Amino acid sequence: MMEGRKRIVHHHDEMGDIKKGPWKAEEDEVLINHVKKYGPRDWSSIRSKGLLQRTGKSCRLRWVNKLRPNLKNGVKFSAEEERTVIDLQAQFGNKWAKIATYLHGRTDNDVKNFWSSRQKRLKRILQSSTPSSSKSHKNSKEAPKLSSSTEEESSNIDDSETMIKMMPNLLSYEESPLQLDESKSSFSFPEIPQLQLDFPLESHDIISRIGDPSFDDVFANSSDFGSSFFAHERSCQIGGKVESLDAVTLDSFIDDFPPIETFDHIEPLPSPSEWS
DNA sequence: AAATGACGCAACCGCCAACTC
DNA sequence: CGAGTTGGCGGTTGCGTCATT
Repeated sequence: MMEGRKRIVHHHDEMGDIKKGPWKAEEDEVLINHVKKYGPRDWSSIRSKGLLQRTGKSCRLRWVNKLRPNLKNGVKFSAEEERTVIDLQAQFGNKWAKIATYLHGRTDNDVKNFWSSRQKRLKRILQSSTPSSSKSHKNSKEAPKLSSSTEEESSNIDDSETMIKMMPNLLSYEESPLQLDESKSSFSFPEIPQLQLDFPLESHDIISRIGDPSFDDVFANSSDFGSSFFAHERSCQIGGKVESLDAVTLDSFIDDFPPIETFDHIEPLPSPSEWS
């Protein structure tokens, strides 16, 4: 596979005292405090003030992907979310940030990771099931051969679509299209800004750890990012459930699906141990 | 029981558009 | 207006963990 070189960087990197690698809880706390005071901006000032030895980019990324309130961290994509991503990817291509805009509590990184996992899985299955390479049985050692980027994007999509029609439950680890637990729409309007705020679902562990009960408070002091945005978001969700947008495509998608049992052997269900 | 592979995910990188001075 | 800086984005990587052989 691609385990070529192990780049042992992490922890810190002597060049310029820039710290890299996993974030510590204390660093998170510093970052969160900065956002509380100044809002989610001026990322590079965090370093210039000596608060953290992280680059502005790194700080922003950490906030956007992990520390922001109302992220669905550690929660698997629901079947509806999966279908949303698949459908929107077909519409927009790999515009992960744009797609994430339609999914509350999901970041572009989440969407990107979801998609690339899915692509790998589909590719692998394609390889082990295509007549030419299947060799009678799933010897699965079939060198996954990740196409290095530049490969045909459109044909990737086509492959995926084909696979979807052939093997619908590849779409999801968790459930059949029949049990859509989330009947409440998770769509929002396409033009809303990057940050996605949702109803309180589960308080983020980091936030709750440092004893910050009020998410609104996080933004209270940031002018262009404050409660008006919250209000806008909520009204969009409460008042304007956007159901029409993808309903047709998704429905026709689902309607095309053969019985899911057909491919049950391919897609293992997640072990309950994973649910924590 | 150990080795290998698959998977999920956090975080990095480079590119470049938007912004600032 | 132009050069420099910031930060948004997509692609990629490396690692930990779980599953399979």
